[in-house]
Order: sequence, then C-alpha cells, then structure tokens
Amino acid sequence: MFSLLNKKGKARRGSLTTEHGVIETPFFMPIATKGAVKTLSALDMEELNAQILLSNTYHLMLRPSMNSMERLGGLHKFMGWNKPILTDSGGYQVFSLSKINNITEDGVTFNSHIDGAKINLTPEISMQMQSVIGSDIIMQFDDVAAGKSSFDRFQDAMERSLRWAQRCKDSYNKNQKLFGIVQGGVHESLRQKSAEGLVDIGFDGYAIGGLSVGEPKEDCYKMTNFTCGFLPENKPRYFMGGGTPEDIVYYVSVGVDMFDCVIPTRNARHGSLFVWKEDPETINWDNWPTNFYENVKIKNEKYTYDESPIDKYCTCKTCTTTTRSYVRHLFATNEILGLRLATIHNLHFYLTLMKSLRNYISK
RNA sequence: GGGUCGGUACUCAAGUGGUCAACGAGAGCAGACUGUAAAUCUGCUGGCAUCGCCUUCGGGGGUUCAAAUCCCUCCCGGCCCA
Repeated sequence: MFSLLNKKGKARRGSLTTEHGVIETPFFMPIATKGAVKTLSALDMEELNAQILLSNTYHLMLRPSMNSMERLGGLHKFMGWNKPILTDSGGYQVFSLSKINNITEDGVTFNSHIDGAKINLTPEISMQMQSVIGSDIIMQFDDVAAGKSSFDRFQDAMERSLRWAQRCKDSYNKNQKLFGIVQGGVHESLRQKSAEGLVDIGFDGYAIGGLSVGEPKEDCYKMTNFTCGFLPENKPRYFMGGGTPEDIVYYVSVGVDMFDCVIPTRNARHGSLFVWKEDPETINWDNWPTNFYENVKIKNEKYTYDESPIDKYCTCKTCTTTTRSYVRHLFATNEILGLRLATIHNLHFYLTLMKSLRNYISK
C-alpha cells in the first residue's frame, strides 16, 4: 500500500496506493468538510491536480445523514470525484465543538450545531459512517485535547484515544485503510506511549493529532519530530490539520508524508494570499528554508491599481488570467468570484509546494 | 411674502441643557485565521497625543457655572398657504 521510494535526511518520498488511485507523497489534502472544497467543484480540483481530498464524518452525518449517504452511493459518486478521499472521524469536532458536546467512555454526544438535535458519535458509529461514505482512507475516532490542557487532560485524552483506536480496529470496514492517531499533547512521555500503543494494535498509517490547537509552535515542532521517531518507516505518516507553508516544510524534513489544513482555503476567502519569493521550480530546499514566500493581503488599498498578477511565478488560472487590482475589486464589491479565484490560487500554491518538495527529495 | 419641518463626523442616522468627540448602520483602513459552526472574527475611523489636551453638531451672536441641545438672527433645503 505504501512504498518508500527515496529519503533525504529524514524526509521521505513515497507512493500510497488506494482504491481510487496512487498518491505521490508527501502530499497535501485540500479540505472538503461537507463534501465540497469551499467555492470549488470536483472539476476545479481535478484541474488543480489535487491528488486526494479530505472530508468530515461529523458534518456529513448531520447532512446529508448516514441513511442518505448510503442511498446516494457514497461520497465519490455524490460529489463527482473519482480520486482518493480521506475522511476525518469527527474527532476534531470533539475539540472544536467542545462547548456543545459531552464525552464519555462510550463516545461523544453532540448537540448538533445546526438544530440542537442529539448526535451520538462512537468509534463504531464513526467507522460505520466512514464505510458508508466510502473513503479510501479513514481515521480512527479520537479525543482531541486543547493545546493548553493540563497533563491529566492530555493523558486522559491520549489513553481514551488509544482504547477507541482498538475499537475502531475491531469494527472498521477492511476494504478501507485505517489510520491511528497519536495523541498526548505537548508531553513526550504521553506521545511515546500513544505511538507505541497504536503500533502494537497495527494500522495502515499513523497520524500525529492534537497539535496546532493552541500550544506554542516550538512544542508542536518538537512533538512532531519526537513522535516520528516512534512510527514505522514502512507506513505513511500524517500530520493532522497543519500548517503554514514553513510548518509543512519542517514536518516534511522530519519525515511526515501527509498534510491537510484549512489555511489555504480559509485564508483565501479572507483575502490572504500566498506568493512565492522565488520560482518554485528551481527553489533550493537544502537546509529547509522558511522564508520562501510572503503573504499578500489582497484587500489592502495599495493593490487598487496593481495590474500585476497575484504571483508572478504562479501558473494557476487566477494568476494567468487576472490582476491584483481586479481580485481586490472583487473582494471590495463582495463578488463571489473573488473567493473562488483566491482559493484556486492558494491551493495551487500549497500543491506546488508539495510538488517542489517531492522533486527535491527525489533528486 | 406667510406658515411649518429640517440642516449632526465620509454617507445615512440617533441625540433635544451637564454622564457627548457625540448611539447605531453603511462605507473605509488595518489585523487575525492551523484534522472548517468561519464569504468569518477583532480593532481603528475629528486632530495631536501617555494619562490627557485641543477644535467640532449650517454661519454669526446671545442666555447659562455648563449648549449639538434654549433664545435671536442670517444662509440653505422639503412641504403647505397666498
């Protein structure tokens, strides 16, 4: 399923084979929480050469619901996307919707953020829903503790996640690839115990979870590097939910293969665009530089008459056909097209970053 | 010509003696965003500035300890009557 093709230091170049195709690693997954990358279609994602999309169990369970998803034949068919899909288990919503949920050993009860209805999510239900969705890669249901939690809370969440990992392993659809998720907050002892526990159970891949949730960035880097040391070489490693471009370069440099993050899509909708400082085709990744891009806040007044493209090195549809002044105008006038053009560009930036890193590691 | 209502910061619009540099909205300016309850959220938007000080509510004059608020007058606009 996963083959490691090449290494450069700790950085890994590989390929991951799924039901819906082979994915070159390391890679980035655009996020389609509710079955759509916000503002973009499946066709747009194909044009962007996205290899895989990420969707969400909790959100799809609310709408269209498990029964409807089953009747509709799964998410690939539903959204017209024939390449791989990974689904998050709903674990992250344990953290992000913590004000409206209640955690027990069995699982988590949410008050739906839509209509307040009680939603029960357990490891078994999450596995069942992800089976109905038909994702190529599914995530274990986990308990994510906020980054500033106490040691006890981190430990509790980690141990519960480990018990839930076993329940997921016992109940998942064997046609899918199941990933375990390392928890343990910012504590090495907990991270180690979590990683070793998951490896004992045995998964198709291992994720590093519970980071980028409010802890200091140094801790996040340290935990990622530390955790990778306890994960098997022959399985893919997935940093969940992060991060900025320079974060991703760092995580790749310490041996992470898979990423997802809302930053490119959300920031795009908020007018914050990633721009290369040098040509990504020829960028030198020796020593893993961090200052290879800058942020253009396209809503800023100074772009009113700027007729250059968003990014002179970028080959995306936005940059090859529009100007900064035009995109700024679309934001100023609240035209939906602005959100689309910005999202296309930012995703192209992230996907190009991954491609550039893959090329570098291959050499 | 007479009567009447009104003229508040970039715009609209509250306020009708002190708690007013003046509610609110829009517009503008800037910032945040990390397994998406996010086309969202947070600041700032008279001047200088650390408290604080200075100049403002159509113009001018007045009453008062104190006026965007009361009085006089002028200018401008809406409506009504001649």
